[in-house]
Amino acid sequence: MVQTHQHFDSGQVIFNEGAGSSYVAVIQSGAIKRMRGDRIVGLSLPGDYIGLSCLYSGHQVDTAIALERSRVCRLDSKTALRQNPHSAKLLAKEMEQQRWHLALQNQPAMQRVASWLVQLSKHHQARGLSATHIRLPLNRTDMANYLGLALETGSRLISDLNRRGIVQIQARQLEILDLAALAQLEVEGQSEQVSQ
Amino acid sequence: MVQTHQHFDSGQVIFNEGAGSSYVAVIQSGAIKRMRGDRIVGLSLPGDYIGLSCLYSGHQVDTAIALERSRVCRLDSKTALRQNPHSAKLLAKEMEQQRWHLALQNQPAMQRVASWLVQLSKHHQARGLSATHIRLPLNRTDMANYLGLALETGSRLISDLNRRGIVQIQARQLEILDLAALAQLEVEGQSEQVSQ
DNA sequence: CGGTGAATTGAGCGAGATCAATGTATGTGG
DNA sequence: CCACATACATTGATCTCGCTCAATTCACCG
Repeated sequence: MVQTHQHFDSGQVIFNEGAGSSYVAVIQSGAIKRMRGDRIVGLSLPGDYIGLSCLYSGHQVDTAIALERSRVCRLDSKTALRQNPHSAKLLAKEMEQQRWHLALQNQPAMQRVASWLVQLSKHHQARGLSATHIRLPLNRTDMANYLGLALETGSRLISDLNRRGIVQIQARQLEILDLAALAQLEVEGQSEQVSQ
Repeated sequence: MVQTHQHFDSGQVIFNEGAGSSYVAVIQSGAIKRMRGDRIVGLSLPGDYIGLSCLYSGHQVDTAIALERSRVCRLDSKTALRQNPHSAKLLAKEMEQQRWHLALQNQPAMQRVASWLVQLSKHHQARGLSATHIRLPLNRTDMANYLGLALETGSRLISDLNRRGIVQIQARQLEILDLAALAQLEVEGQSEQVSQ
């Protein structure tokens, strides 16, 4: 299977929603957001595949945009990939992500933030990186968009976690200090309890 | 390919989330809700397929429950189905539904209701049934669950549409009087404007 | 009839959105 | 080196939509 490497600068479009041409790729570095209309529906990090939808629907169902300078490895032979038994696994993983994202949408704001941070931590760990020191791939506007919140709400909750000593955050640089507390918030989700 | 017909009574579980055994079927009559945890994540009507997830992930990702007495046609040969080029189309349709459902979750309540009714209407029409006279497959509790609303909110909005003469509804029996207005609400979504 | 479950309707509250101001970090040119 | 511009982030104040709690009302059945 032919493989070609490509670079994309921050903000560059990799492919557009509805594009007929097949474009499947693995991300090697950087970060990519997947948009549907003006909504961010997915976040793809190194190791993730993008463009899988063209394997079953013949076109892209979202627009992929680089969030920072990114390197991807494009897989040119669509048929070879489709016949690969591994592709079912990739599809399953993508759908699992979609369901997770859907499930987020009707949870309280704090749970969404906590869930996302926990998931980011797991993704880092799975790739052999630090589970606690993470550079957020999204700015506040995109983060809020992704989580379905107002950007101010997202910012406030991040600040709140900071104040409580659960994370240490400065702009995009995150350090998780108390992963257990974060995991707790993921299911209990109480926001800033003003203890009297 | 072996095909067997089966009946399920209202409330009966067709298969469970996580079930390893392959169960793919076409719905011939009735209506089926697909649940993930206590959340309704999909609604399947005659002509729709259920259980497709086992084709790519090897197990069911949701629980299917009959909403009324339903007849399904089970497709026994997983491999035959997977090799069928048609299966990619089915998958694409299912994912399209999922994306639609996700997009709903961060729209105002009225838009969700309007979108759902329009979609129901289209589904009926596509099957050669009346686009205006529809028996809702869900009760208020399930409808609200599906749309991510409190049941009272759903009920109020339905009543509101009634009052405005856009639909005529009595419990589960719906008649769409002004589809254009409904389609308008789907994008503009203004609720009960108290004109002073 | 009364009984049971579903649907409607009302009143009040609160999480989160919106509007608006301020703070902070990177520039860029004089 | 400092004024200025730009983009991003934080914080505060207020408002609103939709949730919760609660009371009827309705429909169907024994």
